[in-house]
Amino acid sequence: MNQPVKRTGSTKERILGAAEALFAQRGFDGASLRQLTSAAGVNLAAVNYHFGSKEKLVEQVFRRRLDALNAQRLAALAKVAGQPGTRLEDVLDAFIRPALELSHEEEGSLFMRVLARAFAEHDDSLRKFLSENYGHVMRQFTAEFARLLPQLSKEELYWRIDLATGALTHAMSGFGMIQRKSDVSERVHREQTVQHLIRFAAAGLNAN
Amino acid sequence: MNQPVKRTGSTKERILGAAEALFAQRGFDGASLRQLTSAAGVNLAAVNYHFGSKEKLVEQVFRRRLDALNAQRLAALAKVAGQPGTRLEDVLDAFIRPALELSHEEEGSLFMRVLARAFAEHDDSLRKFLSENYGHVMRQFTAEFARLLPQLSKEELYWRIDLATGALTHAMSGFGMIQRKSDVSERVHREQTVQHLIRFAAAGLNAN
DNA sequence: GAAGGATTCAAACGATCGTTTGAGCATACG
DNA sequence: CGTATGCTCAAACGATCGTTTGAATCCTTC
Repeated sequence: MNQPVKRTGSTKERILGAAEALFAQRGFDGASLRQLTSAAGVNLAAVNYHFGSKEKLVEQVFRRRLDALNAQRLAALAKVAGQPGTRLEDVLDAFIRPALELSHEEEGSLFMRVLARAFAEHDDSLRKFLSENYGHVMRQFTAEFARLLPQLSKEELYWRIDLATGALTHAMSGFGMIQRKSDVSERVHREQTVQHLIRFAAAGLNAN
Repeated sequence: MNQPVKRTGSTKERILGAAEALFAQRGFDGASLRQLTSAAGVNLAAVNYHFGSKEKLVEQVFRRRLDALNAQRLAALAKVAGQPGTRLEDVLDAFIRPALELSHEEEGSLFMRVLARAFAEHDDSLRKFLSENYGHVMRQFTAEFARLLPQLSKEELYWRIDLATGALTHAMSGFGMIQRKSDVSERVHREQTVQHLIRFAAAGLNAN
């Protein structure tokens, strides 16, 4: 089922929107520039004019979402970090909720699938781009997890964070067996997802 | 870094081995039949002769590993299912260990990446194939989890199993931040992975 | 050796791909 | 109006793709 692509806005924005939708559905290789430009209602050469290459377009698709997402994550983390009453669940909430809100937004709903594909594809240049531009966010969350879980060795901590983020990526990508029920609103489904994820991840991180 | 591909064995086996390696590295679309047949040392037309099409080749790559993997899973489950002393960790072990052993075998080491890609790609025909041929295994494990976690609603149970399998897929795909240290043997690393996974998943499944 | 079936081979097909190119159009400014 | 800049367009390029084809080779059996 094809996600409808907005045909208003600047050419550049239309391309980014179509790219996001088609990359989510078909992957980076699977979505051709002809499909994408057709969906956006622009000419094929517009991609190279505005973005230089398909590869650069892929990076811009990420940049336009991750800049805002990670800013929100860091802002939420700043509210709870280092506080004496902070619980693990609060830090997890700061990490998970911005992503879930993005994931369930009308226009951002496919982005987490794009992100999941980025991880699954093991594309070295893409991972380098993500690591260089957003790795500092993960390091800040890791430091706060370490503060709240002093009983864990560094190695155990990394293991658990890795598994928790794996579960998070999986949940957000929409690939699992959980689908929103038709009698449940988008907002309620998102809240349920947040709670399930936080409960699962907090227990897993705290396991002894 | 390219995984070396065996050049002995029947043409068919060589193609399957090369396919597994290149699908893991480049994805289903990203790995062309020319790359694959070149790596296997066979002629391009051999794929269509032996498998009919690239799509059918993909299915056979899965079938040759999943038949054995799921048989092992069911055998391990049969040893613990329904027993009065069975713990959650035992069922998780039955689910996880065969996959980890496959994941760390010399020849099967890339298969879990192939499987992770299958999930990430959200390819409907592939998911249908996996669901039709191997869905019964998951249902049997779910029934045993339900027996051991009677306090959970059906919905909560599905949520947690989904998250746990997401974490498992992530760990086995080798995409996360955890790499084997050079002073740790393959066998020890595998055992560590099993233990980390079981501890994390059991705690997450049991969360209250 | 001959026959039949299985397998391999190189060439070719039609299709698709990302990128490039130069002409044409639109807008803003003097 | 002329000029400069930005943007759009269709055609073309070189490359790659999965699939097909018919000839050649290999293997087995009689």
